[in-house]
Amino acid sequence: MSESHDTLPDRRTTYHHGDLREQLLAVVRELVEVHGPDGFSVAEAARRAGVSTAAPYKHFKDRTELMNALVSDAMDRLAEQMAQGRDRFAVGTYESVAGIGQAYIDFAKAEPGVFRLMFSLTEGHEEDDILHQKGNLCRDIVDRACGACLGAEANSPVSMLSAYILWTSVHGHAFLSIDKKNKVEAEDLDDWDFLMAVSRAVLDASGRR
Amino acid sequence: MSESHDTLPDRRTTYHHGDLREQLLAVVRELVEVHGPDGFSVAEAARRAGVSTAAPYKHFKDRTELMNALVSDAMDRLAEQMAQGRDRFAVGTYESVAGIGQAYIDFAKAEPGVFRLMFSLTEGHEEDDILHQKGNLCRDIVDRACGACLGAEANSPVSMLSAYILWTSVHGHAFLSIDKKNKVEAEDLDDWDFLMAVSRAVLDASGRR
DNA sequence: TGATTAAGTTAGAGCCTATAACATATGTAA
DNA sequence: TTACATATGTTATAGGCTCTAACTTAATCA
Repeated sequence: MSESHDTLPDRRTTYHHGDLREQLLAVVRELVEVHGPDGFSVAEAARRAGVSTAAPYKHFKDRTELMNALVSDAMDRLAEQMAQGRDRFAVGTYESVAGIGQAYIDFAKAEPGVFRLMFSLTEGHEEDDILHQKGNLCRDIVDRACGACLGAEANSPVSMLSAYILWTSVHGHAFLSIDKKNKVEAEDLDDWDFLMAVSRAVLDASGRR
Repeated sequence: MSESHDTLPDRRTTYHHGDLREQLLAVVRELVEVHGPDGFSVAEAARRAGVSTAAPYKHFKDRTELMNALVSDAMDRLAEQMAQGRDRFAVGTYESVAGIGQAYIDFAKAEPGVFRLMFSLTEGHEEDDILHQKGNLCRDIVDRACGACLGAEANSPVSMLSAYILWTSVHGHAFLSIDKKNKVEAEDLDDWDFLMAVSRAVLDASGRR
Protein backbone atom coordinates (compact mmCIF):
# COMPACT_ATOMS: atom_id res chain seq x y z
CA MET A 1 0.00 0.00 0.00
CA SER A 2 0.83 3.64 0.11
CA GLU A 3 1.80 5.47 -2.98
CA SER A 4 0.67 9.04 -2.53
CA HIS A 5 -0.19 11.17 0.50
CA ASP A 6 2.44 9.33 2.46
CA THR A 7 5.05 11.14 4.44
CA LEU A 8 7.79 8.70 3.68
CA PRO A 9 6.79 7.41 0.30
CA ASP A 10 7.95 4.30 -1.43
CA ARG A 11 10.99 5.04 -3.55
CA ARG A 12 9.61 6.41 -6.74
CA THR A 13 10.10 4.22 -9.80
CA THR A 14 8.47 6.58 -12.25
CA TYR A 15 10.11 9.80 -13.36
CA HIS A 16 7.00 11.78 -12.56
CA HIS A 17 5.70 11.71 -9.05
CA GLY A 18 2.04 11.82 -9.87
CA ASP A 19 0.75 13.61 -6.80
CA LEU A 20 3.55 15.83 -5.62
CA ARG A 21 1.53 18.93 -4.88
CA GLU A 22 -0.79 17.16 -2.48
CA GLN A 23 1.99 15.20 -0.89
CA LEU A 24 4.05 18.31 -0.28
CA LEU A 25 1.11 19.85 1.52
CA ALA A 26 0.73 16.75 3.65
CA VAL A 27 4.43 16.69 4.49
CA VAL A 28 4.51 20.38 5.35
CA ARG A 29 1.42 19.98 7.49
CA GLU A 30 3.28 17.35 9.45
CA LEU A 31 6.48 19.38 9.69
CA VAL A 32 4.54 22.39 10.91
CA GLU A 33 2.90 20.36 13.64
CA VAL A 34 6.16 18.86 14.79
CA HIS A 35 8.45 21.88 14.50
CA GLY A 36 6.14 24.86 14.68
CA PRO A 37 4.71 27.25 12.11
CA ASP A 38 8.11 28.19 10.74
CA GLY A 39 9.76 24.90 11.39
CA PHE A 40 9.64 23.66 7.86
CA SER A 41 11.67 24.24 4.75
CA VAL A 42 10.77 23.65 1.16
CA ALA A 43 13.97 21.66 0.82
CA GLU A 44 13.12 19.34 3.71
CA ALA A 45 9.61 18.82 2.40
CA ALA A 46 10.99 17.90 -1.00
CA ARG A 47 13.42 15.45 0.53
CA ARG A 48 10.65 13.74 2.47
CA ALA A 49 8.54 13.54 -0.63
CA GLY A 50 11.45 11.87 -2.38
CA VAL A 51 12.08 14.53 -5.01
CA SER A 52 14.81 17.06 -5.68
CA THR A 53 14.79 20.30 -3.73
CA ALA A 54 13.85 22.22 -6.86
CA ALA A 55 10.80 20.14 -7.70
CA PRO A 56 8.37 21.95 -5.39
CA TYR A 57 8.85 25.14 -7.36
CA LYS A 58 7.03 23.54 -10.28
CA HIS A 59 3.93 23.53 -8.10
CA PHE A 60 4.36 26.56 -5.87
CA LYS A 61 5.84 29.89 -6.88
CA ASP A 62 7.63 30.22 -3.56
CA ARG A 63 7.59 29.21 0.08
CA THR A 64 4.82 31.66 0.85
CA GLU A 65 2.53 30.27 -1.80
CA LEU A 66 2.98 26.80 -0.37
CA MET A 67 2.10 28.10 3.07
CA ASN A 68 -0.92 29.93 1.75
CA ALA A 69 -2.17 26.78 0.08
CA LEU A 70 -1.85 24.93 3.34
CA VAL A 71 -3.72 27.65 5.21
CA SER A 72 -6.38 27.90 2.56
CA ASP A 73 -7.07 24.22 2.87
CA ALA A 74 -7.14 24.49 6.64
CA MET A 75 -9.66 27.31 6.48
CA ASP A 76 -12.00 25.09 4.51
CA ARG A 77 -11.75 22.33 7.04
CA LEU A 78 -12.20 24.71 9.93
CA ALA A 79 -15.34 26.22 8.43
CA GLU A 80 -16.79 22.80 7.84
CA GLN A 81 -16.05 21.66 11.38
CA MET A 82 -17.56 24.82 12.80
CA ALA A 83 -20.74 24.19 10.88
CA GLN A 84 -20.80 20.62 12.13
CA GLY A 85 -20.27 21.80 15.70
CA ARG A 86 -23.21 24.12 15.33
CA ASP A 87 -25.47 21.46 13.86
CA ARG A 88 -25.08 19.17 16.83
CA PHE A 89 -27.59 21.41 18.62
CA ALA A 90 -30.88 23.10 17.90
CA VAL A 91 -30.87 26.45 16.14
CA GLY A 92 -30.90 29.42 18.47
CA THR A 93 -29.60 27.67 21.57
CA TYR A 94 -26.60 28.66 23.67
CA GLU A 95 -25.28 25.23 22.88
CA SER A 96 -25.28 25.79 19.15
CA VAL A 97 -23.06 28.80 19.71
CA ALA A 98 -20.83 26.98 22.14
CA GLY A 99 -20.65 24.10 19.66
CA ILE A 100 -19.07 26.37 17.08
CA GLY A 101 -16.54 27.49 19.62
CA GLN A 102 -15.81 23.92 20.59
CA ALA A 103 -15.06 23.04 16.98
CA TYR A 104 -12.78 26.05 16.76
CA ILE A 105 -10.89 25.06 19.88
CA ASP A 106 -10.73 21.41 18.86
CA PHE A 107 -9.20 22.43 15.59
CA ALA A 108 -6.63 24.62 17.29
CA LYS A 109 -5.66 21.81 19.64
CA ALA A 110 -5.60 19.15 16.94
CA GLU A 111 -3.48 21.23 14.57
CA PRO A 112 -1.81 23.93 16.64
CA GLY A 113 0.95 24.47 14.12
CA VAL A 114 -1.41 25.01 11.23
CA PHE A 115 -3.73 27.04 13.41
CA ARG A 116 -0.95 29.37 14.36
CA LEU A 117 0.13 29.62 10.77
CA MET A 118 -3.38 30.72 9.81
CA PHE A 119 -2.99 33.81 11.92
CA SER A 120 0.56 34.71 11.21
CA LEU A 121 0.36 35.59 7.56
CA THR A 122 1.24 39.21 7.16
CA GLU A 123 3.26 39.03 4.00
CA GLY A 124 2.34 37.42 0.72
CA HIS A 125 -0.59 39.65 -0.04
CA GLU A 126 -1.46 37.89 -3.27
CA GLU A 127 -3.63 35.04 -2.11
CA ASP A 128 -4.56 37.08 0.91
CA ASP A 129 -7.85 38.05 -0.63
CA ILE A 130 -8.90 34.44 -0.92
CA LEU A 131 -7.80 33.80 2.63
CA HIS A 132 -9.71 36.81 3.91
CA GLN A 133 -12.74 35.60 2.06
CA LYS A 134 -12.50 32.20 3.68
CA GLY A 135 -11.96 33.83 7.04
CA ASN A 136 -15.11 35.84 6.60
CA LEU A 137 -16.95 32.63 5.81
CA CYS A 138 -16.06 31.42 9.28
CA ARG A 139 -17.16 34.70 10.76
CA ASP A 140 -20.51 34.42 9.04
CA ILE A 141 -21.19 31.13 10.76
CA VAL A 142 -20.75 32.79 14.14
CA ASP A 143 -22.71 35.87 13.15
CA ARG A 144 -25.67 33.85 11.99
CA ALA A 145 -25.71 31.60 15.03
CA CYS A 146 -25.73 34.64 17.30
CA GLY A 147 -28.45 36.22 15.26
CA ALA A 148 -30.54 33.09 15.61
CA CYS A 149 -29.91 33.12 19.32
CA LEU A 150 -30.98 36.71 19.72
CA GLY A 151 -33.88 36.53 17.34
CA ALA A 152 -32.27 39.30 15.36
CA GLU A 153 -31.12 39.42 11.80
CA ALA A 154 -27.58 38.18 11.54
CA ASN A 155 -26.42 41.63 10.54
CA SER A 156 -28.05 43.67 13.27
CA PRO A 157 -25.56 45.71 15.28
CA VAL A 158 -26.35 43.99 18.52
CA SER A 159 -25.81 40.49 17.17
CA MET A 160 -22.67 41.57 15.33
CA LEU A 161 -21.24 42.86 18.58
CA SER A 162 -22.15 39.67 20.40
CA ALA A 163 -20.65 37.60 17.67
CA TYR A 164 -17.50 39.65 17.71
CA ILE A 165 -17.05 39.38 21.45
CA LEU A 166 -17.63 35.64 21.29
CA TRP A 167 -15.26 35.30 18.37
CA THR A 168 -12.48 37.21 20.07
CA SER A 169 -12.97 35.33 23.28
CA VAL A 170 -12.93 31.91 21.68
CA HIS A 171 -10.05 32.85 19.44
CA GLY A 172 -8.14 34.13 22.43
CA HIS A 173 -8.88 31.02 24.43
CA ALA A 174 -7.78 28.80 21.57
CA PHE A 175 -4.53 30.69 21.16
CA LEU A 176 -3.74 30.82 24.84
CA SER A 177 -4.55 27.13 25.15
CA ILE A 178 -2.08 26.02 22.54
CA ASP A 179 0.47 28.50 23.81
CA LYS A 180 0.07 26.80 27.17
CA LYS A 181 -0.18 30.27 28.60
CA ASN A 182 -3.17 28.95 30.50
CA LYS A 183 -1.45 26.06 32.23
CA VAL A 184 -3.47 26.63 35.37
CA GLU A 185 -6.76 26.77 33.54
CA ALA A 186 -6.01 23.79 31.37
CA GLU A 187 -6.49 21.59 34.39
CA ASP A 188 -9.23 23.54 36.08
CA LEU A 189 -11.31 24.88 33.28
CA ASP A 190 -13.09 22.66 30.85
CA ASP A 191 -13.48 24.05 27.34
CA TRP A 192 -17.18 23.48 27.33
CA ASP A 193 -17.66 25.19 30.68
CA PHE A 194 -15.74 28.14 29.35
CA LEU A 195 -17.76 28.22 26.17
CA MET A 196 -21.12 28.01 27.89
CA ALA A 197 -20.11 30.66 30.42
CA VAL A 198 -19.01 33.10 27.79
CA SER A 199 -21.95 32.35 25.52
CA ARG A 200 -24.41 32.96 28.31
CA ALA A 201 -22.66 36.08 29.53
CA VAL A 202 -22.45 37.70 26.12
CA LEU A 203 -25.82 36.68 24.75
CA ASP A 204 -27.69 37.52 27.94
CA ALA A 205 -25.99 40.91 28.04
CA SER A 206 -27.15 41.43 24.47
CA GLY A 207 -30.75 40.98 25.48
CA ARG A 208 -31.44 37.27 25.28
CA ARG A 209 -34.20 36.09 27.57
CA MET B 1 23.66 63.56 19.18
CA SER B 2 23.23 59.91 18.53
CA GLU B 3 25.89 57.44 19.39
CA SER B 4 24.11 54.42 20.73
CA HIS B 5 20.53 53.17 20.39
CA ASP B 6 20.48 54.50 16.87
CA THR B 7 19.38 52.39 13.99
CA LEU B 8 21.88 53.81 11.61
CA PRO B 9 24.69 54.73 13.92
CA ASP B 10 27.57 57.04 13.27
CA ARG B 11 30.47 55.12 11.81
CA ARG B 12 32.23 53.64 14.74
CA THR B 13 35.71 54.97 15.45
CA THR B 14 36.43 52.74 18.41
CA TYR B 15 37.11 49.05 18.06
CA HIS B 16 34.52 48.21 20.67
CA HIS B 17 30.98 49.30 20.06
CA GLY B 18 30.13 50.04 23.65
CA ASP B 19 26.43 49.30 23.58
CA LEU B 20 25.94 46.64 20.95
CA ARG B 21 23.57 44.42 22.87
CA GLU B 22 21.03 47.17 23.41
CA GLN B 23 21.39 48.52 19.93
CA LEU B 24 20.85 45.12 18.38
CA LEU B 25 17.62 44.82 20.32
CA ALA B 26 16.52 48.24 19.09
CA VAL B 27 17.37 47.39 15.50
CA VAL B 28 15.61 44.05 15.63
CA ARG B 29 12.58 45.69 17.20
CA GLU B 30 12.44 47.98 14.22
CA LEU B 31 12.99 45.20 11.70
CA VAL B 32 10.26 43.14 13.29
CA GLU B 33 7.81 46.01 13.04
CA VAL B 34 8.64 46.69 9.42
CA HIS B 35 8.96 43.14 8.11
CA GLY B 36 6.96 41.04 10.52
CA PRO B 37 7.88 38.73 13.39
CA ASP B 38 10.21 36.64 11.28
CA GLY B 39 11.32 39.37 8.98
CA PHE B 40 14.66 39.94 10.56
CA SER B 41 18.02 38.27 10.40
CA VAL B 42 20.89 38.44 12.80
CA ALA B 43 23.11 39.38 9.88
CA GLU B 44 20.95 42.30 8.83
CA ALA B 45 20.73 43.55 12.39
CA ALA B 46 24.51 43.41 12.70
CA ARG B 47 24.93 45.33 9.47
CA ARG B 48 22.58 48.06 10.64
CA ALA B 49 24.41 48.28 13.93
CA GLY B 50 27.62 48.74 11.99
CA VAL B 51 29.38 45.58 13.12
CA SER B 52 30.37 42.32 11.51
CA THR B 53 27.75 39.61 11.12
CA ALA B 54 29.48 37.50 13.73
CA ALA B 55 29.52 40.15 16.44
CA PRO B 56 25.96 39.55 17.71
CA TYR B 57 26.92 36.04 18.74
CA LYS B 58 29.13 37.51 21.45
CA HIS B 59 25.96 38.82 23.10
CA PHE B 60 23.36 36.23 22.16
CA LYS B 61 23.88 32.50 21.89
CA ASP B 62 21.71 32.29 18.82
CA ARG B 63 18.87 33.91 16.96
CA THR B 64 16.31 32.52 19.38
CA GLU B 65 18.03 34.00 22.39
CA LEU B 66 18.01 37.41 20.75
CA MET B 67 14.31 37.04 20.10
CA ASN B 68 13.65 35.95 23.64
CA ALA B 69 15.48 38.97 25.00
CA LEU B 70 13.34 41.20 22.84
CA VAL B 71 10.16 39.53 24.02
CA SER B 72 11.24 39.57 27.63
CA ASP B 73 11.77 43.29 27.45
CA ALA B 74 8.41 43.73 25.74
CA MET B 75 6.68 41.77 28.50
CA ASP B 76 8.03 44.18 31.07
CA ARG B 77 6.76 47.17 29.17
CA LEU B 78 3.38 45.56 28.58
CA ALA B 79 2.92 44.79 32.26
CA GLU B 80 3.82 48.32 33.19
CA GLN B 81 1.44 49.82 30.67
CA MET B 82 -1.35 47.53 31.84
CA ALA B 83 -0.85 48.71 35.39
CA GLN B 84 -0.91 52.30 34.22
CA GLY B 85 -4.10 51.69 32.26
CA ARG B 86 -5.69 50.28 35.38
CA ASP B 87 -4.59 53.16 37.56
CA ARG B 88 -6.33 55.73 35.41
CA PHE B 89 -9.55 54.68 37.13
CA ALA B 90 -10.82 53.92 40.59
CA VAL B 91 -10.26 50.45 42.01
CA GLY B 92 -13.16 48.07 41.43
CA THR B 93 -14.76 49.89 38.52
CA TYR B 94 -15.60 48.47 35.10
CA GLU B 95 -13.37 51.18 33.74
CA SER B 96 -10.33 49.99 35.62
CA VAL B 97 -10.75 46.60 33.97
CA ALA B 98 -11.39 48.11 30.56
CA GLY B 99 -8.34 50.33 31.09
CA ILE B 100 -6.13 47.29 31.37
CA GLY B 101 -7.58 45.95 28.17
CA GLN B 102 -7.08 49.27 26.46
CA ALA B 103 -3.40 49.24 27.38
CA TYR B 104 -3.12 45.69 26.04
CA ILE B 105 -4.72 46.65 22.74
CA ASP B 106 -2.73 49.85 22.47
CA PHE B 107 0.44 47.87 22.90
CA ALA B 108 -0.59 45.37 20.24
CA LYS B 109 -1.36 48.16 17.78
CA ALA B 110 1.74 50.15 18.59
CA GLU B 111 4.07 47.17 18.24
CA PRO B 112 2.21 44.52 16.28
CA GLY B 113 5.37 42.78 15.20
CA VAL B 114 6.71 42.43 18.71
CA PHE B 115 3.27 41.57 20.01
CA ARG B 116 2.95 38.74 17.56
CA LEU B 117 6.42 37.57 18.40
CA MET B 118 5.45 37.37 22.06
CA PHE B 119 2.89 34.75 21.25
CA SER B 120 4.73 32.73 18.69
CA LEU B 121 7.53 31.32 20.78
CA THR B 122 7.16 27.60 20.86
CA GLU B 123 10.78 26.61 20.64
CA GLY B 124 13.68 27.80 22.73
CA HIS B 125 12.48 26.38 26.00
CA GLU B 126 15.40 27.72 27.98
CA GLU B 127 14.32 31.27 28.75
CA ASP B 128 10.75 30.15 28.47
CA ASP B 129 10.44 29.91 32.21
CA ILE B 130 11.27 33.56 32.60
CA LEU B 131 8.87 34.46 29.84
CA HIS B 132 6.11 32.41 31.39
CA GLN B 133 6.77 34.09 34.70
CA LYS B 134 6.46 37.51 33.12
CA GLY B 135 3.33 36.41 31.32
CA ASN B 136 1.80 35.37 34.60
CA LEU B 137 2.64 38.76 35.99
CA CYS B 138 0.38 40.27 33.36
CA ARG B 139 -2.30 37.76 34.19
CA ASP B 140 -2.16 38.69 37.85
CA ILE B 141 -2.94 42.29 37.04
CA VAL B 142 -6.16 41.20 35.34
CA ASP B 143 -7.02 38.70 38.05
CA ARG B 144 -6.67 41.24 40.79
CA ALA B 145 -8.66 43.91 38.98
CA CYS B 146 -11.50 41.46 38.45
CA GLY B 147 -11.32 40.38 42.06
CA ALA B 148 -11.59 44.01 43.13
CA CYS B 149 -14.52 44.47 40.82
CA LEU B 150 -16.37 41.46 42.18
CA GLY B 151 -15.48 42.05 45.78
CA ALA B 152 -13.91 38.62 45.81
CA GLU B 153 -10.41 37.55 46.53
CA ALA B 154 -8.36 37.62 43.39
CA ASN B 155 -8.00 33.85 43.49
CA SER B 156 -11.63 32.90 43.95
CA PRO B 157 -12.91 30.63 41.21
CA VAL B 158 -15.54 33.06 40.03
CA SER B 159 -13.15 35.95 39.61
CA MET B 160 -10.56 33.71 37.98
CA LEU B 161 -13.11 32.67 35.40
CA SER B 162 -14.15 36.26 34.75
CA ALA B 163 -10.56 37.30 34.42
CA TYR B 164 -9.88 34.47 32.04
CA ILE B 165 -12.82 35.25 29.80
CA LEU B 166 -11.84 38.90 29.73
CA TRP B 167 -8.25 38.03 29.03
CA THR B 168 -9.09 35.74 26.15
CA SER B 169 -11.51 38.20 24.71
CA VAL B 170 -9.12 41.13 24.84
CA HIS B 171 -6.26 39.00 23.60
CA GLY B 172 -8.41 37.78 20.75
CA HIS B 173 -9.52 41.27 19.88
CA ALA B 174 -5.97 42.53 19.91
CA PHE B 175 -4.81 39.75 17.65
CA LEU B 176 -7.67 40.05 15.23
CA SER B 177 -7.20 43.81 15.13
CA ILE B 178 -3.61 43.67 14.04
CA ASP B 179 -4.37 40.82 11.67
CA LYS B 180 -6.94 43.12 10.14
CA LYS B 181 -9.28 40.19 10.28
CA ASN B 182 -11.79 42.61 11.72
CA LYS B 183 -11.69 45.15 8.92
CA VAL B 184 -15.40 45.70 9.24
CA GLU B 185 -15.31 46.24 12.95
CA ALA B 186 -12.23 48.42 12.87
CA GLU B 187 -14.36 51.18 11.42
CA ASP B 188 -17.54 50.46 13.31
CA LEU B 189 -16.40 49.32 16.70
CA ASP B 190 -14.40 51.50 19.00
CA ASP B 191 -11.95 49.67 21.24
CA TRP B 192 -13.31 51.29 24.35
CA ASP B 193 -16.91 50.41 23.46
CA PHE B 194 -15.82 46.84 22.94
CA LEU B 195 -13.94 46.78 26.22
CA MET B 196 -16.74 48.24 28.26
CA ALA B 197 -19.28 45.93 26.65
CA VAL B 198 -17.26 42.84 27.37
CA SER B 199 -16.31 43.99 30.87
CA ARG B 200 -19.94 44.63 31.75
CA ALA B 201 -21.15 41.40 30.21
CA VAL B 202 -18.61 39.23 31.93
CA LEU B 203 -18.54 40.91 35.31
CA ASP B 204 -22.30 41.21 35.54
CA ALA B 205 -22.67 37.56 34.64
CA SER B 206 -20.23 36.77 37.43
CA GLY B 207 -22.48 38.39 39.97
CA ARG B 208 -21.49 42.03 40.04
CA ARG B 209 -24.23 44.32 41.21
C1' DT C 1 3.52 10.56 -35.18
C1' DG C 2 5.31 14.83 -33.82
C1' DA C 3 5.05 19.10 -31.29
C1' DT C 4 3.95 21.24 -27.09
C1' DT C 5 3.77 21.37 -22.41
C1' DA C 6 4.03 19.58 -17.65
C1' DA C 7 6.92 18.01 -14.26
C1' DG C 8 11.12 16.20 -13.11
C1' DT C 9 16.70 16.82 -12.77
C1' DT C 10 21.39 19.04 -11.72
C1' DA C 11 24.09 23.19 -10.95
C1' DG C 12 24.76 27.23 -8.80
C1' DA C 13 24.19 32.23 -6.99
C1' DG C 14 23.31 34.55 -2.99
C1' DC C 15 21.51 34.83 1.52
C1' DC C 16 21.54 33.13 6.32
C1' DT C 17 23.17 30.84 10.91
C1' DA C 18 26.74 29.62 13.56
C1' DT C 19 31.55 28.38 14.78
C1' DA C 20 36.63 28.71 14.81
C1' DA C 21 40.64 31.16 14.99
C1' DC C 22 42.54 35.42 15.51
C1' DA C 23 42.85 40.62 17.13
C1' DT C 24 42.14 44.41 20.16
C1' DA C 25 40.59 46.67 24.15
C1' DT C 26 39.65 46.73 29.23
C1' DG C 27 40.23 45.77 33.83
C1' DT C 28 42.41 43.75 37.75
C1' DA C 29 46.16 42.10 40.61
C1' DA C 30 50.91 41.93 41.66
C1' DT D 1 53.26 50.01 35.66
C1' DT D 2 53.07 45.69 33.74
C1' DA D 3 51.03 41.40 32.60
C1' DC D 4 47.46 38.32 32.29
C1' DA D 5 42.60 37.21 31.76
C1' DT D 6 38.48 38.40 29.79
C1' DA D 7 35.24 40.76 26.95
C1' DT D 8 34.17 42.10 22.54
C1' DG D 9 35.44 42.83 18.12
C1' DT D 10 37.26 40.72 13.20
C1' DT D 11 37.78 37.53 9.11
C1' DA D 12 37.01 33.13 7.10
C1' DT D 13 34.33 29.37 6.37
C1' DA D 14 31.12 25.30 6.58
C1' DG D 15 26.74 23.98 5.59
C1' DG D 16 21.72 24.95 4.96
C1' DC D 17 18.05 27.38 2.62
C1' DT D 18 15.46 29.83 -1.36
C1' DC D 19 14.97 30.24 -5.83
C1' DT D 20 16.43 30.39 -10.91
C1' DA D 21 18.49 28.61 -15.20
C1' DA D 22 19.19 25.16 -18.33
C1' DC D 23 18.39 20.69 -19.38
C1' DT D 24 15.64 16.01 -19.57
C1' DT D 25 11.81 12.94 -19.48
C1' DA D 26 7.10 11.89 -19.91
C1' DA D 27 2.29 12.86 -21.13
C1' DT D 28 -1.09 14.96 -24.04
C1' DC D 29 -3.41 16.15 -28.04
C1' DA D 30 -3.79 17.58 -32.89
